[in-house]
Parts: sequence; C-alpha cells; structure tokens
Amino acid sequence: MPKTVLTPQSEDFPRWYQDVIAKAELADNGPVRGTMVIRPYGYAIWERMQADMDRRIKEAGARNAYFPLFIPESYLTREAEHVEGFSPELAVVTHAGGKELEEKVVVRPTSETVIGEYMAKWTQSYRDLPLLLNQWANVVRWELRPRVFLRTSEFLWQEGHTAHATEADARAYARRIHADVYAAFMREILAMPVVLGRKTARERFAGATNTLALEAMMRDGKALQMGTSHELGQNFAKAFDITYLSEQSRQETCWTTSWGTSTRMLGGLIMCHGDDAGLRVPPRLAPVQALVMVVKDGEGVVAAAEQVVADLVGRGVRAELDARVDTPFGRRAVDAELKGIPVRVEVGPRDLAEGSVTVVRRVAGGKTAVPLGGVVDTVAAALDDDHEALYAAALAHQTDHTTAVSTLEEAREAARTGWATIPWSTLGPEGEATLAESAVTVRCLTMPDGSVPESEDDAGVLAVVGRAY
RNA sequence: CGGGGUGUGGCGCAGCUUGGUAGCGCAUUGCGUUUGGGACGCAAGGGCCGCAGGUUCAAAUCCUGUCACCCCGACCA
Repeated sequence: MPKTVLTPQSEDFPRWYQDVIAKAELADNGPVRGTMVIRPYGYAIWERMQADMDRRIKEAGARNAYFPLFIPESYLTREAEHVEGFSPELAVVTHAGGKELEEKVVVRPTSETVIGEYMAKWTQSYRDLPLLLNQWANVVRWELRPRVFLRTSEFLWQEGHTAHATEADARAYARRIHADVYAAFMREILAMPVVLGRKTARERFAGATNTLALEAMMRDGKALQMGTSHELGQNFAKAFDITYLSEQSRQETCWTTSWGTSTRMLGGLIMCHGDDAGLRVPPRLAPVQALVMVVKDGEGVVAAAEQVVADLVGRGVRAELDARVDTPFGRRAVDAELKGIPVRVEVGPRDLAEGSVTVVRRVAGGKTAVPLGGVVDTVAAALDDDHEALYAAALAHQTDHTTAVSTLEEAREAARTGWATIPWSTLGPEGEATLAESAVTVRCLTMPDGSVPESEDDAGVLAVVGRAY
C-alpha cells in the first residue's frame, strides 16, 4: 500500500487542499499575506484554461484590449452601489514618485469604471455597437480571509465588458457568455458540471441589475462560484455617459454587461476532481497528458521510451519523457499521481522483453500491459474516456448531495453535506436572511429543468442553497 | 475592538517550568548499495532562537516593551 502523502479529504478537507497545492507544486504563498505565487505547473494549467477561454471569447465576438492597473479614485465613486460594494477591499495608492498624490489612485478591483470612461469615447454612433471588449489582467481585492486560488488579494482573470444599443441585446449577450462560453468551457474542458442560475439581490454584483452565475459543488459539498456574467443595465452607462446617436438621430444611453472568470477556477478544479492521491486533471486541460516513464535503465529502454513519446506527440497527445532513473521509481510514480497526470506509460526491461509497455491510468486506475504497437491508440482512448468519467463522477456527486426540501430547517440540514433546493416562493428574501445567519446562502436561482429564470418571480423558481467558498 | 495562542535551519516541531552557548523528523548535498509503488547506510551543509532593551559570570530559556501571525468573539458581507 502506498504511504499517505496527503491528509485524507475525509479527515480535514482544507488541510488536504493545502497539501495538494504544495505537493503538486501548483502554488506557494506570497510574501505579502493573501498573495500567491503560481508555480510553473499551476501556471501551465492556467495557461491552458486561458487559451481555450480566449478562443471561445473571440468566437463570441469580443476582442482583447488592455486597460491600466491604476484607476483614479474619483472613477470608483461615480456609481454609488459599485463604490459601496468595493470600498472595503480597495488598495489605494496615496504616495508615489516620492510625494503624496493629489488624487489618490486605486488599484483596480475590476475595470468597469475605467473601461466605462473609454467606452463613452468610443461609442458615438449606433454603428459602433455592440462594443465587445475583453481583457486578461490581474486585479486586487484586499482579503482578510485569504485562501490560495479561492480568495487572494491579487488574482488573475479575464474580464469582458460590452456596450449594447438595447437592453434585449445586452441581456442576450450576457446569457450567451454565461451558457455558451463559460458553461461549455467548464463542461468540455474542465469536466465540471455547473448549475447555471441568477443571483438574488443579496448576492448580486455591486452595480449590476442582474448577475448570472455558475456554481460548482466541491467534494466537501460546498459551493464555489466559478464565473459570473452581469447585466449592468444603464447604471454604468449613465454614470460614465456611455451614449450613442441612434438611427433616428437621437442621443441614447447604452446598456452594458461585464463577465469574468479567474484563477479561482484552479481551486474549483482541485476541489472538484482531486482525491486522496492528489490532483486529477481532466485530459483536455492537462499540460501533460501522458508521462512516459523509463522505469529502470536497460538495453534499449530509453530509446524505446523516446519512441513512444514521439509516437504520442505525432498523434497530438501532450506527452513527456521521464528518464530520471536516478530517482526511485516509486517517488516518480507518486509525483505523477499528485500532479494528476492522466496516463503514465511505464517502459522497463521487463515490459520490453514482452514487446509491450505498461499503461497506468490516474482516473480509471489499474495497470494494463499494452503491446508497443497499440500504445498510441490505447492512450488516446483512455484520455477520451477519462474526461467523461471525471464529468460523470462529479455530476453524480453533485446529484447525490443535493436534496429537494421545503423548509428552512431541512435546508440547513442538507447544507451540512451539500446543497438543498427549495422553492424561491417558499424561501424568499426573509428566509434567505435567516439561513445566512448559519452561513448558508442562496447560491443561485434556477429552474427545475436547469434553465435560467428570466426573473426571480417566475413560476417554479428554485433556490439552490448551501455553504460556499 | 475584546479574549486566547504562537513566533526556534526550507517545512513541521521539541527545548523554556528548574538559565550553561541549540536539537529532532522531513527536505537538501556527497559517496556507496539500490531502483517494477514515496529505498537504505555513512557523511555533510544550513539557524541574527520575531525585534529592542534589561537582569546575570552566562539568556532560546527570566523580566519589560514592541512587532507579526493564528484561533474565537464582535463588526462586515
């Protein structure tokens, strides 16, 4: 039996989370409390998330731009709810260039305000709309209770900002990002099932008229918001004078949206798929899909392993060679497991004597001897299979830990191990406030068929409640 | 803001009560034996004991001050 290298999830889930992050070399704590250093392996996963998301965002018509890190403090104060929502977590620069600044500068907690200022300049005519922007950036929100990836004072994200001529167009775009970009990415790449819904007024983004969210269940039953897409109505458009001249030559105010996903998704990925042996990275996301290990040196072993790598790469598999035979095999195998590499191909003298290699799978488990000629097909099939297996397992976990209830007491009880669904007409804002006293919150409002309600007053709206990160 | 706790090699900790010049596990480096599931032996490197002051022949240890971090409560959401 392998020695326990991580604190078991059942013993202490938060501890397990910290352990995997350290042992899989994903991140380290930064020198300033609440900051993090993303290590090469963690960053490689983030880069793959970025690449795929970026492609989808561009397919949705948005284009990348970059706005400054520093925002005049006065911008923030223009939208009342927005300042109020963010002021407690703002980092403000008061001194620079060796002297006190006349106007303080805020380190962006999000970029609605600066981008609003420029949108106002760029949207002159209805021909300029919709204006669809996205930026990849870091943002700062000073956190008192930081946790690596989940809540840090600085994190990396993608923030989209759009301006539209009509409310309907803005609403449709916010929904398109929510469902066709974010949910699809999480399903197809992260192998994570998410519940799509809208936020209650209490949980809404500061300054938004509607917030759409994607909630995922972690293995401890808690919820993690994986992304949000906001309809901002005309709140920011009015505050920043984002207007345009319509076809009828009338000055009209735009309707804006904003939407974002961050490095927090890494935390979600870890806690959704990870097990007691470490991370499990879904194959389409994995920076290394197949690790070809030289188990033990011997006649022609390294050459055979190199050939397997070449064959896999030729087939489009992200394969790497591990020929560190001076490091004990067990250590290397455990390392690969901690890092969640989907497939290991072990090549040693014993295998070669049989004309085969040993394929070891992280998700499905088990070792199989595979003839040299069949390695590529076997690995490719395993990768496809693992993606579906991870998704199915996560979905089953979510389903098994979600209970339909009809009273607050039952909801609280269900939230101890997972989520509860309760009719919103039963719960209401009062029930929501009551549950919040025991740290149980409404994660989102959804329809029984999984669709997103048009309004919280729609017939049949369900509140998904639980504890959240 | 109130209460409690902790600061000792990279990480985790012991030593403090009863002062005597710093130790253990893991990690790291070298050599050898190993290598098919976190190997073993021998050797080595690495510490302003949070910081400042005081008591003392002598302070990680006692005293005073100070800083940082953690937990609980309050506040906030």
